[in-house]
Amino acid sequence: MTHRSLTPSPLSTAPVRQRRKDARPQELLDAALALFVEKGFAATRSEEIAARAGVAKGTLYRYYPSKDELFKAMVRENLSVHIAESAAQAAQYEGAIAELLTQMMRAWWAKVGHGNAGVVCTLMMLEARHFPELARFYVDEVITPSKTLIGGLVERGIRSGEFRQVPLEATVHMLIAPMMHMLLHDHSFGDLDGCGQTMSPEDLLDAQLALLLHGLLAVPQGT
Amino acid sequence: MTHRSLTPSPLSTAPVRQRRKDARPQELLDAALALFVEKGFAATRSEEIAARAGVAKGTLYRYYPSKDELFKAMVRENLSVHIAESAAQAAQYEGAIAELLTQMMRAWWAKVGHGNAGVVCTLMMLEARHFPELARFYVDEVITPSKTLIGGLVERGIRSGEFRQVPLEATVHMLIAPMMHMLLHDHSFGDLDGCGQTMSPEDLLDAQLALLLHGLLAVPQGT
Amino acid sequence: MTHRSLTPSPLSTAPVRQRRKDARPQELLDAALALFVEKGFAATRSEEIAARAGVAKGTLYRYYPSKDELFKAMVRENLSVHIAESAAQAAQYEGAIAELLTQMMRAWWAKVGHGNAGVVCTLMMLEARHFPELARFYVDEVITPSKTLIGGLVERGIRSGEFRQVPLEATVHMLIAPMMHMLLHDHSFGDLDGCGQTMSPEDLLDAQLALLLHGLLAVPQGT
Amino acid sequence: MTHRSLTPSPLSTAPVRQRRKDARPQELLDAALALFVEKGFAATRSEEIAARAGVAKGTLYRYYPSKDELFKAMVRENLSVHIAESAAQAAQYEGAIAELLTQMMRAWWAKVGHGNAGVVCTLMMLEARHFPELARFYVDEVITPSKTLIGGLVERGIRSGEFRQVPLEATVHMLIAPMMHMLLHDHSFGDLDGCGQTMSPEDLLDAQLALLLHGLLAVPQGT
DNA sequence: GATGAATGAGTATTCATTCAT
DNA sequence: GATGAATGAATACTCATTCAT
Repeated sequence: MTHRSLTPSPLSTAPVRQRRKDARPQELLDAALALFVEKGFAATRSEEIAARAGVAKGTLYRYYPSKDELFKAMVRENLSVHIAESAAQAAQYEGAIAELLTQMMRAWWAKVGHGNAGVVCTLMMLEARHFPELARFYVDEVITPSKTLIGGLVERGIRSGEFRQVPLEATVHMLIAPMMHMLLHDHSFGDLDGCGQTMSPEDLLDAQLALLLHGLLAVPQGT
Repeated sequence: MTHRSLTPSPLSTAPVRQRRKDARPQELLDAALALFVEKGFAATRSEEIAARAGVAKGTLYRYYPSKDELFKAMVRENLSVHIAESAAQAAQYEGAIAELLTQMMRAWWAKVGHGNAGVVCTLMMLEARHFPELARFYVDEVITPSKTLIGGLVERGIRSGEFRQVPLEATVHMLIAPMMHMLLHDHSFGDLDGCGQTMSPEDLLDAQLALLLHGLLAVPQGT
Repeated sequence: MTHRSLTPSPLSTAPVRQRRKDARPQELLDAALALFVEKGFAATRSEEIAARAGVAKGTLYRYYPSKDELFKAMVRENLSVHIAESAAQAAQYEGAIAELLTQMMRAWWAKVGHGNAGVVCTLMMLEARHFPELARFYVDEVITPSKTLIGGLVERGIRSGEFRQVPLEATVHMLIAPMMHMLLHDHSFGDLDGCGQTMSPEDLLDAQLALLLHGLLAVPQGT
Repeated sequence: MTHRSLTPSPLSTAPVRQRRKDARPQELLDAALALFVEKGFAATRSEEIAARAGVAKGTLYRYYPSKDELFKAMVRENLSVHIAESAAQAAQYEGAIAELLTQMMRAWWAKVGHGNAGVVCTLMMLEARHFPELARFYVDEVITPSKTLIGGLVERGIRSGEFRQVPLEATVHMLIAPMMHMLLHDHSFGDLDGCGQTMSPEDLLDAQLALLLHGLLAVPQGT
């Protein structure tokens, strides 16, 4: 195990076809995500997905046995990353809870709001009723852990005297809803004129959080 | 039960058939709304809508030229009521802004959260990308007026010194997002176990609002 | 029940569309039978069936929910007649068993060999493995009753001393097999040159039966 | 288990791969036969055949250019053996025709009824219309020779005075039909309960033959 | 007007066949 | 030669929409 120089570098030796084959699932998933976001699940034809991934109709079915399964795979794939990172975040942060929450929200938005995870959350909300099984998974793996994580932080803040004696559930909702709403609003109406916020999402989020924290803190800071 | 009078029931002046005919559009719209909520637009077959409204497939097309138009009509119909009432509310309320906002939110939820308007808002978010024209209408007639209305109230509160010098846009978002999020979340995951809030929507809303107002008020009340 | 003159003659009053609608199932069944015989079940496209019945693809599915169900319906439809008549035959015949058997076979061939029932029997043999459920039905409703009927007659012949003490099962087989074989052989190879019998099916059947009866009779007649 | 010799197993002189390669065609043909019998030609996927033969999908096409050709090859292969042996049998048997026929039938059933040839005959009947060219071959190489052979024997029996003056064609039919019918019937309905004969096929065949011969013999033996 | 039979464009999915590796 | 990834023609089935009754 000391050296593996006998194994040729996979980058150079793998035949083109093999390399493409390995990349296929991700390419299909990406194509699917883009089109599901663009047109919705029902209105996206499986052939379109294949075409966007640069393959023929039949090829898609070599990797995913149905459009439904493709959707599920896409959600799982794009969510699993998010889930793992979320779990990591819970442990690694330290310091004042207000600061912690602000940083977490900013970090989440930076990663999720821009990347795939955000769109996947949006899609999940949109299509949850068609995929109850997947919705269950999403609730168990994403929603509940997130609430637990945030709820735990709020509780810590209350116990440490940093926060007022606020109702937990409502507070958690108030921390989550603004971001989710921005995501959904942007998905549904973002393309229309006159809907864009004058502030950037990041600034808006900061301001919203500041507002809420002002209501949370036992000793409000600043004005 | 001995004999059936040949004359129509004394309750009606118009013949039964006429009465039903006049009610048709609304019955179709109601049926459509229920099914669109239940299964989504794409997954709802027009025959189902007709059946639920108690008419034949062809009859639906006498009233609405296509499934798309039916959807649009349904949204407009259910929204127009809401819009008119919302506008009225803006003028009729008086007193402290914090109180006013609380009452408005409660009233909105009582009317919208439970009734048709709420699910129509949900449907609008879900299907907005399929109906850009309708989305435009919704933005112009519902979202923008609502923001203007709430924004105006917040501004009034700031000017009167009741509220701190808070950023307007972010505050409006914070007032709207929790309710919308509750609506969407309930639609998408409400049927799953372990997703229900422990608090009633009304209490949750109250708590959320209290939290936010605490952050808004120049001189916080209570704790 | 004495007279029904108040009911208008259905022939004259039913609208054309209605009349056609009533005839559709049979038209589709006939078209299906012809094509299944011609090309086999798997090789027959449902659109072809519809076309031959003079309707569009979708119309077929108004009457039969799938190609499989269409096949089943076709078998049942064409067999039920046969079954009923077979049952009737069992009771109505009288006289010497040898004579009776001869007449029954001739009658069966006249009706079945030429008409739909014969081809349906052939199709049943060909496709039985794809339709186990239907095969079960066929065995229970056609094969077993036929064997019971014929077996009963042979038994009667033995008891009355008309026939020798022959083994029942083998004798029944010998009475059935020639006809079935002719049917199948004709279906599979009838279109090829050099396969046609020099005798007519009727004469061939007569000769075969005579041969067998000669072996059955305790006191053979003629040479 | 301590070490694996680098040299090939002493049992083989040719390398394992070579041995397998030479056996491929037969393995593919066997796999095809089994699956065609099991599920029919149309319902059998070429990949299944390859898998059952232990090779990859593409490999099948190195040996047979299409599924159709594979079917034809399979039939020809399994029939050619039968044809040669049948011809041989005709010449080698001697003695009383009745005895000869009995022995031939028994031999045919022993070889054909159990082995591949029998199911191939069944498949031929099932798929004849899809493979007219093959049907032609089958008629010319199997059916006609068989009829000629049997017909010749019957004729011999008549000329020698062993048999009555029976009609040739009908008699040949009566000798062939029972066996063919047993084959077909077993293929189509054999898996269903209540369809199995109480007698073994061999006994049934014997009894049928005895019955027929009793009708054929100028001087019946036994009862 | 109301009906529901008829239509046929549209789509997911399968599978024989090819061919780069 | 062997492989199995890729292909795309073929096909069962759906459902919005029409229109004769």
